[in-house]
Amino acid sequence: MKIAAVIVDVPARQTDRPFDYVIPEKWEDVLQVGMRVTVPFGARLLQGFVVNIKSHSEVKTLKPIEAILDVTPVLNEELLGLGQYLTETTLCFAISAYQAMLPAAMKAKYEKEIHLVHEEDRACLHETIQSLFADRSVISWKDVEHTNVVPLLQKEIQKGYLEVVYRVKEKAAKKTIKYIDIAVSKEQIHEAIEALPANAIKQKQLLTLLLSAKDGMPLKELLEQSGASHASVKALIQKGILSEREVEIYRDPYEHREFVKTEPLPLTDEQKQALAPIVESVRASKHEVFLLYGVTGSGKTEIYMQAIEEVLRQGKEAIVLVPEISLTPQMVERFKGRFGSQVAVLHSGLSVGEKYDEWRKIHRKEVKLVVGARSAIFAPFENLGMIIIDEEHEASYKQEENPRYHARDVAIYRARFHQCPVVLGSATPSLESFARAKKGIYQLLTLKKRMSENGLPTVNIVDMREELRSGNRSMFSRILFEKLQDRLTKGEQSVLFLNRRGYSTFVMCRDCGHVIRCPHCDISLTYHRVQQRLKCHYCGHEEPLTYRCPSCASEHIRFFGTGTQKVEEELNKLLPEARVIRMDVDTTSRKGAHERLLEAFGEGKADILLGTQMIAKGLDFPKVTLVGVLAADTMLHLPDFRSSEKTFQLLTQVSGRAGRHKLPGEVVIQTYTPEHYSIELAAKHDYDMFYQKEMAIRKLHGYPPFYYLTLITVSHSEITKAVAVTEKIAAYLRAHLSKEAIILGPVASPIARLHDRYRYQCMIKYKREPNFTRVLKTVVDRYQQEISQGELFITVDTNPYMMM
DNA sequence: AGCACGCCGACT
DNA sequence: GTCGGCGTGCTC
Repeated sequence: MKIAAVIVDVPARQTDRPFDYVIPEKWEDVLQVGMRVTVPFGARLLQGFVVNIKSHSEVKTLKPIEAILDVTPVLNEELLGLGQYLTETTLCFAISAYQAMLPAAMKAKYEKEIHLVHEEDRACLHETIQSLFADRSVISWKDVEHTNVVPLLQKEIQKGYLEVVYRVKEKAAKKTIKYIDIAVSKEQIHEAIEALPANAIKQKQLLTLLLSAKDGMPLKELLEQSGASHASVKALIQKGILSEREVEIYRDPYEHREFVKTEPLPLTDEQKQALAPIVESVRASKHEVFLLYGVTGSGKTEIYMQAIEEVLRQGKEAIVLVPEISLTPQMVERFKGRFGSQVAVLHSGLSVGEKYDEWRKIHRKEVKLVVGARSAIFAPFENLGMIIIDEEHEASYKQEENPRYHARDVAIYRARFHQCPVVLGSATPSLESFARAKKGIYQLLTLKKRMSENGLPTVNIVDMREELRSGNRSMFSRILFEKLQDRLTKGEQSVLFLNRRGYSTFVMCRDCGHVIRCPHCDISLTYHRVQQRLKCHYCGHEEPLTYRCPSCASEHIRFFGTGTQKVEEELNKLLPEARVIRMDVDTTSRKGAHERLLEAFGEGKADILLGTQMIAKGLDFPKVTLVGVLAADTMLHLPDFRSSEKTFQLLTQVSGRAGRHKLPGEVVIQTYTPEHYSIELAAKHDYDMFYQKEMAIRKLHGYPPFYYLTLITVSHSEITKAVAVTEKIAAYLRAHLSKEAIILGPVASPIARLHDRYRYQCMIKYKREPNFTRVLKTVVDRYQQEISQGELFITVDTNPYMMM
């Protein structure tokens, strides 16, 4: 007897281990490790992953596997091992790790139904139940769950008239189209055409058309070309002359796009020098990590593409990760243009079904290259030749939900397994990566020159305090405004960057100083002018704008701070002739909106592109010669040890948008702290000096890359409970970790209340803790009961990027 | 997670 | 004496 060890789809501590099932004899030769199955679990039916096949089990009574969901394993040995690695390093459940590695479409949906067992018992049912089953023999549990018929149903179930049926369904089906074939021989078709009545013109046309097609035609095409209706086709099928079949197809998100084929560009000497060691490493199947440190516009993408060519020549596959936000058509176009149909694209703009199809192309080895956001790192290639992570420093490579993995760590794990290189590219490498390069753990490759002859744009820093002192109360400094006007007359484009959406940052009463806050979170509400509403950007709470102070009833309610909506309005007032495109979460939430807006800007349909974070990178428009940063210090004062680094990176990235082509670029940075080193050094394009300064500060305060960090956040609806638990956790850690570990806290989280829950945190700084995950697991386990009751939440983030 | 089982209070 | 409330513990 063969037994399968299965990880079931219940993300809970108690079920986070394999459960054994008997493999029915008929499947003994079919079932493999890494396949999905459905298994009975308690009273229910669940999806699960087979992680082991063995011949003996410790458990006496085993249930059999109910169904096999895959023809070939969806997780190979490598990915199963990677899942285990994720479980151990991020402290997540095995099931969460496996699900994160597969497209969402493969996650099961569960349905509970009540079936009428025998039609002849219908009359025996209680009246109310009979009316429920009036015109059917199955009802969905969901429809009755919260009604008062539940006890009645339970009685009928006990009597055996009704039964509960659990069903496991796929989230997204494979897409199919109808295909029409000729079911008989050619001679018979000619006979049939003769035999058709004279008025059956359409049917005759259909048959003639199909005769010219080699093996059938898609129904849709057939109808379009013949002008016939579906009814004519049906009639012919009825007669047995034609036959219909379902053919599986891929949804193609880029169906209607033409990609211009491109050829490798000649490289500069600098590029050649950077490419050579990567190519060498690919050829030698050697695992190495390269840090490609190249200023914005230095031609990193061309190096990636030529390195990929070498990978493909070796018959291997490659993964290219790009930050979600820069997965604009521009990037896709470059890769599709060079590598054509060998590319699969994976990003959040695709539907669940589209992502599933792209994944299947990879799984079936129909593509050789994946360009995608974070989760594309799990692409099921079996012969990886290289992994590229563009904009390596980007925070979006860290997943902020379980499993809280960093794509860079996963990349290195996979590359080590496949003995292939990893290329990390950035104009502003993360301190962690640059430090490793300096230590020689990564190999540093440098590109100092820009491709265009202009060099880097000139940067002006404007002290907004000075502006205010000299009487300018506008959100635009005089110099920025002049330059905007100048571009407008020259017909050149500008990009304005503001790290804040909405209209204003907070709403305050001028009389009593009361600030309107979210009733569920410890955050002030943001005013959205268009909807005339106040919104919480953290929990989504919305309320209508009040004209009276809720505290003192004064009417002197005023808006403070500046958001993108307000800037747009101000631009319309000051530069009415300028055409402005605003890009933020509010204008890009609809599918495809992001692409449409950028396309419009690229076609010159606007003069100014105004936006948040999302316009900071990847954009490459030749006519952009001015970049304005309206408030450079908004990020600087966030409670995050990376705030200087993030500011430096953002300013450098944004500045990089200007003058990438023939026309020289200019940048204006507005700030209230012009003397801050991250702003000063970004203006000078001096990464190396920034690195030195920031490293000194990190060392002084014991932050990465000098220490590892883990953040534990505890939340509870009662503040005392949240504090008490955090305190106990901190005490336990102090007792069980080594003397070198520094445990900070408990302290209130920077967002002290979110969704009506108080949040406390405890930060651990450590260098070498061999028992680290074990200790963390034990401490979280202690609160298992309270967590499962739903009141207490504990999140553990190893290597956090969000301190809030 | 979700379901069964089990132990107490309010009702026919 | 029964129904049904929710707390506890298990699921191969």
